[in-house]
Amino acid sequence: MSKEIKDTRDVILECALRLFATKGYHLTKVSDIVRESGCAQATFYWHFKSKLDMTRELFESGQHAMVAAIDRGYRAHVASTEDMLANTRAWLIDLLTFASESRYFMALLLAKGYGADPVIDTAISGVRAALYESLRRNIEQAVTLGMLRDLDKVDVRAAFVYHTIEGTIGWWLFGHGHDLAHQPSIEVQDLADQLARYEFFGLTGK
Amino acid sequence: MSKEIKDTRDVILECALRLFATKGYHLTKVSDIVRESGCAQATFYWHFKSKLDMTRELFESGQHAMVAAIDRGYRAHVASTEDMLANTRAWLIDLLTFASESRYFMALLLAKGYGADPVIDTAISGVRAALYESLRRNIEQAVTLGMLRDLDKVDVRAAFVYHTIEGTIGWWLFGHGHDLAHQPSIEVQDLADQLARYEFFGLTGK
Amino acid sequence: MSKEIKDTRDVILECALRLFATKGYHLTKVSDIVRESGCAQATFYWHFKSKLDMTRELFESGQHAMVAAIDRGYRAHVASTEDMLANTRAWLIDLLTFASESRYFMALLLAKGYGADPVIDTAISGVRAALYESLRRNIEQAVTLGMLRDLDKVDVRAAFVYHTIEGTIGWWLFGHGHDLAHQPSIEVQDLADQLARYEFFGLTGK
Amino acid sequence: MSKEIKDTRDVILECALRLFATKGYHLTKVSDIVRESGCAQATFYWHFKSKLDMTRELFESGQHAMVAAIDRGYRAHVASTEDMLANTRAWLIDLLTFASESRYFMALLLAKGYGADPVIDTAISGVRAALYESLRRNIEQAVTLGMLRDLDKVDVRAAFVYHTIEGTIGWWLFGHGHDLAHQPSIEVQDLADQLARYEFFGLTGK
DNA sequence: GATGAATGAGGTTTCATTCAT
DNA sequence: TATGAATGAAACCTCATTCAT
Repeated sequence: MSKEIKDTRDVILECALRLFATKGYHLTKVSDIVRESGCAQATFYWHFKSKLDMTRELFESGQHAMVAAIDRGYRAHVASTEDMLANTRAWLIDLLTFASESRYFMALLLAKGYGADPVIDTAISGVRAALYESLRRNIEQAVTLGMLRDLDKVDVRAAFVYHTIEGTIGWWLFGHGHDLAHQPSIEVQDLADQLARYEFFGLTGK
Repeated sequence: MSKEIKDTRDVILECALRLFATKGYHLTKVSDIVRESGCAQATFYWHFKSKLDMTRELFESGQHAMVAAIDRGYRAHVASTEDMLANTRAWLIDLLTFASESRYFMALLLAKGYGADPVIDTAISGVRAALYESLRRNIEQAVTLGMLRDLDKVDVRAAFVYHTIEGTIGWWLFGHGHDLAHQPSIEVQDLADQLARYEFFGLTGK
Repeated sequence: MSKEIKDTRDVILECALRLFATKGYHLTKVSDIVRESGCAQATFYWHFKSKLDMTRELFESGQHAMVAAIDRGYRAHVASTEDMLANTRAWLIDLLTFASESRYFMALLLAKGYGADPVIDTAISGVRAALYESLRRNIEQAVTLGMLRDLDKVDVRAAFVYHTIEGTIGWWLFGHGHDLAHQPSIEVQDLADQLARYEFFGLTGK
Repeated sequence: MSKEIKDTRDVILECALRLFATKGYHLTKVSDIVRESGCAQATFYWHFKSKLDMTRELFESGQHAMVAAIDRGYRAHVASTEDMLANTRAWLIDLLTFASESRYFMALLLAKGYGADPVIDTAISGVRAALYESLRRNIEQAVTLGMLRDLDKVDVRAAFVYHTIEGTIGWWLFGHGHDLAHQPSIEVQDLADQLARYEFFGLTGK
């Protein structure tokens, strides 16, 4: 029942996220946000210290959710290449599911967020770093277990994988052109499957 | 010696590109640009209709150069997997070379440009589409020649490859965090080599 | 006592009208208006969309008042030349009274307004057209009643009368030279009387 | 033969007059004038000290021509009411002919000029005063000759006549609404005839 | 005579933010 | 909690004018 009545603060955050994702930080004015929220401009400043501060808060909650999704999918046990593939696939399903359920946040993270402000840029880099680290550890472990060669190239390889995944998520959700109205045309399972295969075997892979 | 004297127009474009790449479109004021350029604000408006118009011009010339680099590296003859790998490697070398010589433009293209203005967003999407198309045609041809399976998955695969390359270039040039001051630590040839291998054989590849 | 406190919006409109009447639209800067109004420049833009928009509003309210004055004085019954003269005289008294009580608006309407902007020009033409039409109908009626000859020359005659009246009002209020400081030296009744006589009998008239 | 080659100076004056008459002083930028004239902006300032100065010059030459037209039509001998009417008619024919041959100047004088600048306003008032004076002297003479009554009302009567004529010329040339594209629909002789009759006998006149 | 380029001063408008209630 | 009204700072842009050739 408390769910029914949204307090102004949440409405503002919601509208701001949507507008940022649609038009970007700088093209979204505080006046736009309050117009959408149906409250007065002064009310915005009663709830938040500043536009930047509210944006920071927006990112923080998104970041928590995303890091949770990344960690949730992570499974430690690996004994064979098949295991690796299955693990990665499961992990990707969690990540893709989260992404498709957080379109606005992903839009910010993947495209519209950068250039808003040094503070925001740092926040975005933080989220991305978390994703990258997760992948790097995974690969490192596989190398340690003797399932992948070349210990010294782990960073580069992790970068490859990371950008394949990140970029593909953006494309999957928004198409080329970062169009918020775009609708994904591939199922989560299918995409996770193909991505995992590409990660391990490339274009020529089985 | 005539090379020494740069005309104001070019100086403005240069400064603007650098500032945009550093701070982003919205945080770069016309007053910043002219201060750097050493001319009066009115002079800016003698040379360009508006800030947006100048930015459009900036993108157009960058786009021309980049598309030229993409096309230059493209080689048609393919007879074996080895050929494919060699071709891709050569193509990547051209692309990476261009990218490292056009750091500011790449920064705009890969991160700082989005959200500037719908007009600019469209321009960026255009450049990216050119890169994607080039890759897609390449893969399509390989499939036609029987060197890759799965004609129906070409789009998805092209997206994988495209984002691997684009994202990796950004990481190579600017590190995680899109830091303009970052210096690439891998040689062009080496990176091209590894990228090509990853593209065709994935993490497990030879 | 509540009359004492004028809200900012009205103060701005009042100052703007006065300044426009004094210096004209283009030589009156928004900064002049707010200086006189005693508020900040941004306050102006909180109350009005733009300088032009505010001017439009100014004209609209003036127009309403003036049209009301024109209609108020209009009386239908006419049975003799004496009636016509009396009617016209009464109508002129209302009009002249309004004009002398709306000096600033009249200044704009008769001289300072034109050339401000196509939009404003159209508004002015509208007010003038209302005055002209009122006169034309009057004359037309008189012709119909057989009190004036020449049905086909009504437009020209109405134009004569219209410009006699309009021009004379300007001269009466501001002298030759459109001087805002000028003070009318003829009583309303007297002027109305002479004007009406001139209208019907010309210079030679009794 | 010298007529064929217009020197830049005259071209500028011509274009300026046309533009002023069309858009008004303030909405006509120096850049507009030189664009129409086909010369560079600096050329304008080689020929004229300033925009205002050029405008002053424009008015001066127009003023000379107009005053000449006013004086030309003036005839002294008056012996009867018929003479007065004939004289006035002849004078009006000269004036209307001049006006129709100087549309742009008339547009400035009658509507678009006011509010340009105090200096210009004064110039316009000067031209108008010349016209008014001419009329006043005429009436005064008629009164002296016993052809019109009421010596003490000469000023008011002159004002009536003056505004009838001035306003009607504007209406004849440009219609209501000061439209430069408007075409007069009455012949000079016809209008002069009706105007003179109205002046002396009013609406009821023969 | 003429001009491409440049500019100082200032214009309108925007916008994040605060004040008073 | 909430808001109508107000505002300082600064943004983009304009325009009459001048400089150097």
